[in-house]
Amino acid sequence: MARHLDESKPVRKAPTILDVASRAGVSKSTVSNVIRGMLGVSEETRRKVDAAVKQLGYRPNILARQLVQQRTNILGVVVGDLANPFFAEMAKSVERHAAARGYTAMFCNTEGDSESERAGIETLLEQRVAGFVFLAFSGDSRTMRETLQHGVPAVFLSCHEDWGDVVAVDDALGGRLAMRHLIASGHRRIAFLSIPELADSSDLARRNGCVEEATQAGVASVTRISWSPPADRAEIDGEVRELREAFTGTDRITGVFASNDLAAIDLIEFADRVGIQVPRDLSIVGFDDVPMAGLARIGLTTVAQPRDKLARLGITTIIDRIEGRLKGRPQTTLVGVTLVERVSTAPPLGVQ
Amino acid sequence: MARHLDESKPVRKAPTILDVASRAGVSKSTVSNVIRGMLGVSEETRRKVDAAVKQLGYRPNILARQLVQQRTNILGVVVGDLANPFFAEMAKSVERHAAARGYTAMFCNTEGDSESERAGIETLLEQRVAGFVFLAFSGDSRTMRETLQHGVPAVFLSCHEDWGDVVAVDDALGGRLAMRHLIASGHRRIAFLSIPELADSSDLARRNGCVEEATQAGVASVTRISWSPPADRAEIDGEVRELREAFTGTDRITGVFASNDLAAIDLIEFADRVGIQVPRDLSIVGFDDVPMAGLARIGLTTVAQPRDKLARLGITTIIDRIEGRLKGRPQTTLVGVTLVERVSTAPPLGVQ
DNA sequence: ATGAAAGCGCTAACAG
DNA sequence: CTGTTAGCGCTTTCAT
Repeated sequence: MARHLDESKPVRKAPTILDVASRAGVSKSTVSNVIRGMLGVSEETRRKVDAAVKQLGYRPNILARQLVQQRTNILGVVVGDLANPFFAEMAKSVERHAAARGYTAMFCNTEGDSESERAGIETLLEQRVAGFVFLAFSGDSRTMRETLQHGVPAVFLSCHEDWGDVVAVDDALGGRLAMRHLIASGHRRIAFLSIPELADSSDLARRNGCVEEATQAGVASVTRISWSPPADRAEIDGEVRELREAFTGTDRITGVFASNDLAAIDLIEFADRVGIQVPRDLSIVGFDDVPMAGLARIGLTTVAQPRDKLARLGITTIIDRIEGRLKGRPQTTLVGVTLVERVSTAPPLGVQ
Repeated sequence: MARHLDESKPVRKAPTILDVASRAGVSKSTVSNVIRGMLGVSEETRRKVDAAVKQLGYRPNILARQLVQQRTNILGVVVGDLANPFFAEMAKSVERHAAARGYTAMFCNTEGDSESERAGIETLLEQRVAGFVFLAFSGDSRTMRETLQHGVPAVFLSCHEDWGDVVAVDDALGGRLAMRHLIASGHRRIAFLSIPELADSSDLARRNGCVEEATQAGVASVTRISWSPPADRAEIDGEVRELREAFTGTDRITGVFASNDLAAIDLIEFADRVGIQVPRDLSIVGFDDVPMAGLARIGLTTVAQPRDKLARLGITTIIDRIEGRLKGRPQTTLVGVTLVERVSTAPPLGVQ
């Protein structure tokens, strides 16, 4: 059996457990036992096997292992937008905690599009991921419930769905804190700002929290702004108008709680562009506390999420679920938030 | 054979190709042929199989397929720091382009630590990734060369190594552009700033480019600053001193070219903190053009990398290599850069 | 046009 | 303590 000459690179196939076995002069089960650290292997055999492994540069084929074990140690991580620093940080933490516990993360970026989300999940399912970590979920129940409830556990990290475990911050509390801060500073005409493309269940909870707080404080209503940066117009209380108008004239809005930092920073940009001074004319509070918010030139007051803690708890939850330590109905874990005061908020003009 | 009662969830195993075959009344080979879209299957058989697939919710087990085919369609993506917006954007683009071409991305974040890089690569190798995409490489040749040259192709995206294909911007050109801009604005005492923890081969090329340009323009020397934000001290031309000193007094540095935007923005922060005005007292040029650089309040002049183009070319390269369309010695693809002028640069004081 | 059979590399009983 | 033996779910010749 002559080697073909055109085999320019003698791509010698990766050694298998059998190669190791014959080289060490033992059976493949023994090699397997050594590799998996099973006890009950004589010291000498172990040494021989280890040597053979090293010499051959043997690396177990996880695919084969997973095929026979009928389960992988891959986590499917579904993220809305990696370019959003909040998600990027979360993704990073998730990957680190997963790796620390022996799991590998496979990411799928959905760009907020429910069709590519579906495609991504389909792929992950074909790879037989052991579980899902959702850092965003479009809520397209049609395909999702159907496919996912069909076996693979899921944890919703910093988002909410009723058909899987949830680990998230107390969004409503965050909304209350933001609103409380604005009201305590003297603001009365306040708006809740969200970006429709990014809106999800968390936005709703944040808004509810801030509306509740407003009501308790005797602030009659919270204007609702839905804006797609960097447009000049936005939907204000259901009506499309110039965004600028909302912040000028009598009855102008003096304080805004944005559903996330990116929206808040976009609003700061907008304000700078049209000559509205922050915080003199307009106070802005964000949510997430992305690194950018802490830059001196931004100085965004915001509600901070404990990102690493969320990631850690989320990974623990999904792994406990996968490995059977956690059974029964979906479980919700809420963690606290804190308000970080910076320089994007101040009392409104005329109030001391 | 009675079902055990404690099987709370009747986790019916995922249907296999055999289930589909028997339901459709054909052999499993036929099912396989239909699934893979092989021609030479009668229309009727195809319909029967499709129906069975749908009814059972069958999903091919990629693991089994990959085991028998001896290759996966997984790309191992090694990224330095997902929290760096430049890498986050690149990771996102890479994932998208890979998915579009039928490959799945598996990420591993190294935090710049060569040990966790090694561990991550080991894991990816065990998963039998078809190829590697490096968005950063520590250069720890010891383990790397050894393991990687042993079979799996690699592309270095926006970084450089001689043992794999390279797709990157022309870093030296970028350095020249930055320097040319500074010199054209009237600066003569100029520094190159880098952050040692993040430094890599690209930094060197950028520095070389800027030094060359300086030389050609008759600027004798470029001060070298190595700084770990937010420290007050830094290594200035090899000597540890107060960073502030470099920018004050006579002979002060009036222009800085930072090896990347994060470093540049950190320097802006520092300048703001110690009362150095940008660009009046100090002009700053970055590299990357991360989204943050475009914020009105930052307005960083910077060298823009065509991120999506890089990702696209990188994925094409690695897939061509994997699928055998690209053979032979490592290939280098350089793409151009452009200078984006914003407001962090201006003529030095006293020069019009 | 379809089916039968032989593995891919590994784990997991079960014997010896 | 070590070896033998079945598969895991799929692709891929090779017959039919």
